[in-house]
Amino acid sequence: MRWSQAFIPTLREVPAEAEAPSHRLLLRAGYIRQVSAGIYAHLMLARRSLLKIMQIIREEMDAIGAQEFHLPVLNPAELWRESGRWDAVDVIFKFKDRAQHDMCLGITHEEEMTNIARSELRSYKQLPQIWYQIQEKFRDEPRPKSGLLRLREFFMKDSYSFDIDEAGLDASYDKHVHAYKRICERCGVRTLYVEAFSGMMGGSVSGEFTAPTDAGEDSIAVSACGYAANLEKAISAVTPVDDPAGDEAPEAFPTPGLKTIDDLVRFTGESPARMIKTLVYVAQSQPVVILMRGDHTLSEIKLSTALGTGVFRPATPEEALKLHGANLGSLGPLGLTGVRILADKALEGRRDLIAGANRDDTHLRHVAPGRDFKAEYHDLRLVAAGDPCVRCGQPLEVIKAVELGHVFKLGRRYSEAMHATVLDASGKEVVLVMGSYGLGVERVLTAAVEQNHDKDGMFLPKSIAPFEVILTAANMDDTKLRAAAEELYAELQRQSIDVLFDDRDERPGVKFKDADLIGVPFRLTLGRRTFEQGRAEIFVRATKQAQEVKLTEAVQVVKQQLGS
RNA sequence: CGGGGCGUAGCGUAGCCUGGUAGCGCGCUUGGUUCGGGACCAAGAGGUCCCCAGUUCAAAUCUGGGCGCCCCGACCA
Repeated sequence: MRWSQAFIPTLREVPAEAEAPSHRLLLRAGYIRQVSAGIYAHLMLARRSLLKIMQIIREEMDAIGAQEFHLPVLNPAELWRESGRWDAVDVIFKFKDRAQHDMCLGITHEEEMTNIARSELRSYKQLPQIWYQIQEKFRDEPRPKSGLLRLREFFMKDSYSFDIDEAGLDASYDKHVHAYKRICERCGVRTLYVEAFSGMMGGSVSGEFTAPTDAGEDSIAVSACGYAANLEKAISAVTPVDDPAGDEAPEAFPTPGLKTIDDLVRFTGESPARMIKTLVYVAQSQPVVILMRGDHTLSEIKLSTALGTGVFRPATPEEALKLHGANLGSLGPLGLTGVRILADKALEGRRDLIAGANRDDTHLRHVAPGRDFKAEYHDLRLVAAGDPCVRCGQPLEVIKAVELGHVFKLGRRYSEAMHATVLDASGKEVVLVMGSYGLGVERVLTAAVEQNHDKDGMFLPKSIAPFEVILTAANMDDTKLRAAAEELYAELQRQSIDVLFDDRDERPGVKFKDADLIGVPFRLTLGRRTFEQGRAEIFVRATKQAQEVKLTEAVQVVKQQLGS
C-alpha cells in the first residue's frame, strides 16, 4: 500500500495526560480516533493489526478443534444500520431506562449458546464441542477509561465448551489455557495466568490471562514460586502473632476520643495485630457485623462470597449506633444478639485481644473469640503486598495488570436451568457441563503497545504490526532514486511482503519520525548517499540498529529477517 | 450516582478575575530556497468564542439554566 493513497491521518501530538501511554501512542500514530465518549473509530492501521490478531486467534482456536460461527444479536450497531441514524449509537448508550437498555443488548451469550446446544446436541457422540465467535460487543460502561482498555464498543472472542462430564470440561478448559498462551505469545504480549474470582458468572474455577503493566486496572498478587492470583481471589498466609497466655475475663478501660486502630496503637503500645476491627454492613436490609484483625483490610469481594449476595453496603453511623449502643470507634462484638457476626479466619483461636466495648470512649482487653462471642469464620482478608505466600512463604508482590482474557468452568449452571442434555452411552439423559472463555481483541493490541514502546513510538511484533515493512524513499524528487524505490516496492509485493511504501514528498526527517511512531518492525530506506553506492538500509525498529545491504539483495534480506 | 475541572479556527491553547478591535503555536493554501532525523523566508485563507435566557450603550468575559467532554471515586464485564 502507498502512504499517499492510504488514509493515515495527520500524526499529531496528543497532550500528555493521565491516560495509558498505549492510548496516547495509538492516538498519535493514527490507529484510532475518538468518536464519542468511550467509542473509538479504528482507522486503517488499527484495523490491519486487529485483523491479524483475530487471524492468530482463529488459527489457535482451530488448533484445539473449535468451530467458528456468528451469533446475531440485537445490538446498537444493528439498530443504527436499520434506523440509518448516525447518532443512534450514542442515543442507545444514553438509555435511562434499564429495561430498554437490556432489550437492546439482548440476552446473555451463555444463555443463547446453551439454547443452541440444547437443540443441536443430542448424543454424547457429538461431544466435546467448542464453539466460538469473534464479535463486536457493546457495554453500557458508566465510565469508559484508559483508552482502549475500558470501552463501550469493542471486539471480543468468546467461546463455549460442552462436555459430558467434569473430566471433559477440565480438558476443554486446559485446551483454552494452552490456546490463549499461544495467542499471547504470538502477539508478543508477556502474560501471567492467574487464579481469578468467578464473579457473577457462577461456576467454581476461573482464570485470567493478564498482561503486567502499570496501565492495568487489575491488581495481581504474585509470588516467587509461581503462585499468582487476582487480588479479588488471592490468599496468603498470615503473619503469626504471639498472644499472651492466660485467660482473664474481658476488662473495660477508658479510651477517650480514640476512634481508629492507629489511635489505639499509640495509646496502648500494643501491635494492631492484637486488636479486633469491627465493621458494620447492611445486607438485604439485615445488619451484619464483620470482624477483622486490626492490621488487615476487608475484601468486599470475599465478603460478597461469604454472604452469598453482592447486595450490601456499609451501615450508616446511625444504624451502627442503634445496633451496638455506641458510636463508631467503640464498636465491638460482645453482647450483640440477633445479628450475624462474620469474622476473618485470622481471628480464630486468638485470645487476649483488644476490642470496642460497645460503650462510647471505652474498649475491652482480654477478649477471646469463641469464649466471649460466637462468629462464623471466613476468609475475608484482602491480601497485602509483603504477606507470606501460602505455598512458599516468600513475600507476595502486588502488581498492576491488564485483563486480556477470562476463562470459566461454568459447570451445569446454565445447562441445568435450561435443560440442555444429551443421551450418554447407556441411553440416560445427562446435563451438559459447560465452560465459557472470553478474550478482548483490543486489549491484546493495547497490551502489546504497552509492553513494546519507547519515547519515539511503538514497535509492534511483526505478527500483529499493520505492515511488515515500511519502504521509505528519502528523496522523492530524485527521479533515479524514485524509480529504484518503485522497483523495490513492486518486488516486495511480488514476494508477498506486506509493505507500506512511504511515497510522500516529505522531508526525510518527517518520514523517519512517522515510521518510528507507527510501529512497523522493519524500515527499508533508500537515500541518495547509499543509493549512489548501490545500497539500501535496513532499520530494525525495536533495536534501532541499521544495516546496509546491496540494493539487489535488499528484498531477500528483508525476507530473511521476517522469517526469523 | 458523588466530587473536581474544562468547552475560543482542523489540533493545542491565551484572553475571562477588572466587559469595549479575538490573539498565539502547529497544521492548511500560494511562491521561492531547501531535502538522511519533525527546515526556512514571504504572502494568504480559516472563528455561530458549546447552547438558551438575563444584566448592560456594549458580553468570549458578569448572572441563571441547559448540553457536552475529561479526571477522581462508586458501580460493573
